[in-house]
Amino acid sequence: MESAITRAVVHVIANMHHNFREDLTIDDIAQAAGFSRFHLTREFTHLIGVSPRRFLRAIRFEEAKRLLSDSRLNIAEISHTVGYSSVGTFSSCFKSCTGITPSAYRLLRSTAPLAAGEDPHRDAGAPTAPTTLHGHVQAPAGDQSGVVFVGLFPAPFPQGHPVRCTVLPRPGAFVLDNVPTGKWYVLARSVTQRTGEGRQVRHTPTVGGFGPITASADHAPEPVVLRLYRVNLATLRLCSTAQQGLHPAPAGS
DNA sequence: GAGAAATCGCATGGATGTCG
DNA sequence: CGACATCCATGCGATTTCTC
Repeated sequence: MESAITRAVVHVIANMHHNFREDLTIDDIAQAAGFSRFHLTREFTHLIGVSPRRFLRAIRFEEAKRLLSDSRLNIAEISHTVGYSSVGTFSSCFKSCTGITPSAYRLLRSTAPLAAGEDPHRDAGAPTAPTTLHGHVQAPAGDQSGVVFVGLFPAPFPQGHPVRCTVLPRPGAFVLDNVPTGKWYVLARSVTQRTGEGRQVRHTPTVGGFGPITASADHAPEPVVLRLYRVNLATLRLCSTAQQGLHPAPAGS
């Protein structure tokens, strides 16, 4: 049984996805949800792991990254498209969020499309711990989950490309090789399978997460267990960006 | 030299702790 | 669950730097 505040948070997330291009304020969002901004901010941060403002910013940057990769719009047009009225703000925030400037990001994507496992955030000279992460994905009871995407992210939500990822034909054991040094979150999502005739097999999508885990050259992370749970469509939008980054790749790439 | 993009300083609004 | 106080992250816009 979902609480009122949980439903409100789900509503807020859906609202953010629909209106991120507009000048949304926490007061507007809270008022729409029927709670004070104080209470909504507290509960949102508790449930999601990041504040509403940071979450909204992440949505905007996901759209910005898509436009930088797929469109010919200049930086100013993209900054306005995703809700920033100042190119300067957009540029500086993009750099603080991703580690590179918007133009550098576009150049990177145009000259060498990212393969799964490549991380534009990582300093090319930074040491990479030869660490392997082992884990197991568990489907909820009675669920016939199909293909499962498993990704390693720097945040508790799937922002940007995964640092490492793999694809499983069904819930079960997985291995992520060459895990870089740092603190990471393991996020998973199952997707629908197709029948032989190309028709969708209908079942409830599931997601799961674990973390943070710490990886270093002298500290291999413990094996993790990801329990998938069923989500409604509004919550699922949280994970929509994961699939953009989780290109099918050999396990452990 | 012109246009595009990045940087910087300041003002504003959001995040957080505490109390009712 | 709401209100208040305080700190600080974010956004704006002017300025500077870069590229052609």
